[in-house]
Amino acid sequence: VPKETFFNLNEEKQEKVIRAAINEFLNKGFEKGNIGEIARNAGVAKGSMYQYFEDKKELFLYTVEWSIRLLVQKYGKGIMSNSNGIDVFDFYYKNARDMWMQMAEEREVIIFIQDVFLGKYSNLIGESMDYMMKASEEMMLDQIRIGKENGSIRKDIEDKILSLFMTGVSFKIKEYMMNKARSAGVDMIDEAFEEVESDVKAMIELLKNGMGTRN
Amino acid sequence: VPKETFFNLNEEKQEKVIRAAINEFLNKGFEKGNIGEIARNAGVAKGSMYQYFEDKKELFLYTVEWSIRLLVQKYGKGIMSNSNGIDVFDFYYKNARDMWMQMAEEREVIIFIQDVFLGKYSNLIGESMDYMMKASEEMMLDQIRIGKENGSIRKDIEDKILSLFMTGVSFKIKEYMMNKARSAGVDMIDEAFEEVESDVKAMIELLKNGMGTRN
Amino acid sequence: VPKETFFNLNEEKQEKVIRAAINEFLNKGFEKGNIGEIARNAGVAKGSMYQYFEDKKELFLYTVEWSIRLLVQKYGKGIMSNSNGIDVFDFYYKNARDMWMQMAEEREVIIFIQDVFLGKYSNLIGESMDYMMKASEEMMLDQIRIGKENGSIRKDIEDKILSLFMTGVSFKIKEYMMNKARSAGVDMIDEAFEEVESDVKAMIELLKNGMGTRN
Amino acid sequence: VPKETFFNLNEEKQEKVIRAAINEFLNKGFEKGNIGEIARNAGVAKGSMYQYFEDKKELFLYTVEWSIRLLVQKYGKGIMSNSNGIDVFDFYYKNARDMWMQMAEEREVIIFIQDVFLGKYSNLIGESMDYMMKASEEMMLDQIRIGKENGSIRKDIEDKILSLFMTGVSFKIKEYMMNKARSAGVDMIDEAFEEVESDVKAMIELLKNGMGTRN
DNA sequence: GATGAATGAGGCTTCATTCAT
DNA sequence: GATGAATGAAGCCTCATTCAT
Repeated sequence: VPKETFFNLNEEKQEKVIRAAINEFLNKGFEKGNIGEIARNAGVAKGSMYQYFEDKKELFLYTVEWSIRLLVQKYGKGIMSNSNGIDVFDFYYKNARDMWMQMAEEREVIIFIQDVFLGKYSNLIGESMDYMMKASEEMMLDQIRIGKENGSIRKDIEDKILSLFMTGVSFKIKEYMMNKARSAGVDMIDEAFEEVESDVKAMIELLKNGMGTRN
Repeated sequence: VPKETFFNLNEEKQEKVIRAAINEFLNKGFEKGNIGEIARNAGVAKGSMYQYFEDKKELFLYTVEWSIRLLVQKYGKGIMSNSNGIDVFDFYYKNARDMWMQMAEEREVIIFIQDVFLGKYSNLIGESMDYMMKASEEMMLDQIRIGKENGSIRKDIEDKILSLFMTGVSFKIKEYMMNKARSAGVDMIDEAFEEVESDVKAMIELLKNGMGTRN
Repeated sequence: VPKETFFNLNEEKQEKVIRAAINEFLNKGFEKGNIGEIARNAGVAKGSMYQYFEDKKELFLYTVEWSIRLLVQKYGKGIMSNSNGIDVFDFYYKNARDMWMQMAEEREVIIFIQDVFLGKYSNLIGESMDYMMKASEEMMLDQIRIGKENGSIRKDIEDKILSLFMTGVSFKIKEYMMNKARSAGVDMIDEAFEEVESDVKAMIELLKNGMGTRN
Repeated sequence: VPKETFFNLNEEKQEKVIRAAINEFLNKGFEKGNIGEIARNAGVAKGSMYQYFEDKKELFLYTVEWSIRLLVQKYGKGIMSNSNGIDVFDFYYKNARDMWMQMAEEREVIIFIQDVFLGKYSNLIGESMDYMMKASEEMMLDQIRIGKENGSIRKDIEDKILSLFMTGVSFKIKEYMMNKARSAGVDMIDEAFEEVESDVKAMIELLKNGMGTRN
């Protein structure tokens, strides 16, 4: 956890520091990531970074936490609204749309967190990440339970397995969107999603009905 | 590419060097990975490493290449034999079994490559990896084409999307097995697979038939 | 010399600051001694330290001065009372007793000053210490002169040499007591001195009569 | 202990490194002592220092060890030759003469070690110094035992106390000589000793016969 | 070609001191 | 005057790479 001093900064400054860190870690990785550079880009003195964080690792860890919180704040909203009875897959699809929109303004954060979840920093995060993974998995399991209840998900397979499966696919969908987003550049505009839409729809169709032939 | 000098070593020595590198990079990552340590574990002089490779990065890159080649050599065999008419999913399942076996003797290499594919070293590999990704994707597309031909895969969805989907799921399956393998420890014995078997089967069932309810 | 501001503090606070400094310098030395830590332990703001003292060195120097003054105040009393005619060695012995008692309440200060006199901070104190050394030596010379007058000290040897000799021995006696005190711990009680008494007596006997055989 | 690499250097280089370290530590103390500076003065790269020593502390510790060994080699010779029957005090006096001579060429080493023994670096040396202290004390006790045997030292006082006493005085004598040496400058010549001689003699007389009046 | 010592750039971290409130 | 955050110089140490044998 950051030191008191950090939280005494106005939110704007806090954000500037963290975003500078995200940018640095994303581009150079943890080891090569340079505290001095982060400080410079955040417009604070190198020494100040140590007034805010115990050390580089703590800065990194907080950067992850901050990023996730930010994403949950925006992305999470949608999820929460699913406690009702709509079809899980519909929900999923809607979400994809939201995500695409977000990527426009939070590209870096999202990519950064994607790396984190991919295990790119597993040695740093280790156990401390577990609880987040758990939380994320829990969310997924909730989706599945809801789906089973409202009849949109088959009941003959264990939740755990379904969760794994869904995670795998949705991860790929996100990755796919991400790549599109990367190549679309910073100025991904609203309509750009149309290009992705049908592909995502197809993926969800597969998620739902599988790739085998009906017979 | 390594220098002439490296290839002049007898294969045994070459392998020892590379395996030492895999071990080091796997445990410490690229930046923290220590050339001196690799040399020591390989039983060669630190200076020699520079007689074999231009620099650390080249060593790393070759280590990746070597690992993939090794895996393809063993794992690829199975794939090649699929050009016949058996069901893609059956094939996939059989493959999972093989993979489990291999993990016993090539745990490190496999985990290392898993990290590589996960993008843990994306900044190092960058474009240079593309062709491998392509190769891997091509293989997947072959599977899909075969499946479509022999009627085991639905034809109403683009190959590319199917590939993405399949990749996502199979990646998850592998990850799942990997984790089991990790926790099973080094001495994963034959029978240990029984534990994983049913889960994998269920995943493949999902891959094939989806998680939606039939109606 | 400290700034006005420091002397405007009530004595209690002043003492708290200095004792915190003694404790810090004693345990960590000058370089490693941390101003922030001193401030924290004294219950003042780090910035205030610079309102009181020009810099770290001045704080240190004043800490030494303060310590000596404190010791002279308590220890010096005894000395002053010697202007009469009692035997120098008796006096010395009595003093040892007093000193032992004091160590109970001023252990840290005494040990700190011992270090100072041992030259542990010679680079800091340099010349500025000279006058104290002089004072201390002067005191010793007074003793010697008194001793010569009342016939308890031999007259055939220069005062300066006698002073050196006496200093050397008494230093050793103090050190010996100090060590006993250190191992005795904080709660050195009255009676503990009995253990040291005979040894000190023997030392004084040597001081007086030498270690050679009489013939 | 230094690493192999250090001992592989030719003795000349080894000495140059250590003497550079002595000079640095003597003038700046341990904390302020600068590895880079030492390296520069020794004519090696900063990084090399770490090929020779684990860290700054190890360098320091070895510097102490080296210094003591050097001194024992030169100074110790004389001591060893005392196992015969000459008067302890005569011996002591002779030794003082030797020491003076040595100071001409080993001023720095001697002053450095003096600081060490004075406890200037006690926090670094701690226990690790104990054995040297012990050795030094043991030597002193030997002297005393010999003295008691050949009748030059009184037998009614414990060895331990006599040792303390003698140590205190001889330390003062050395210090006195040292100071003379310091002020005499680097070019202390042979004859300069004449000035000190009588004073040392007087000190030894005191050591032997005490400062009390005979009656 | 092999070896392992030499090199020095680079980065994290500490902390005395200054500054703004 | 008090406070505590901001600052940035300084230094230990690591280690990829080069060099000399």
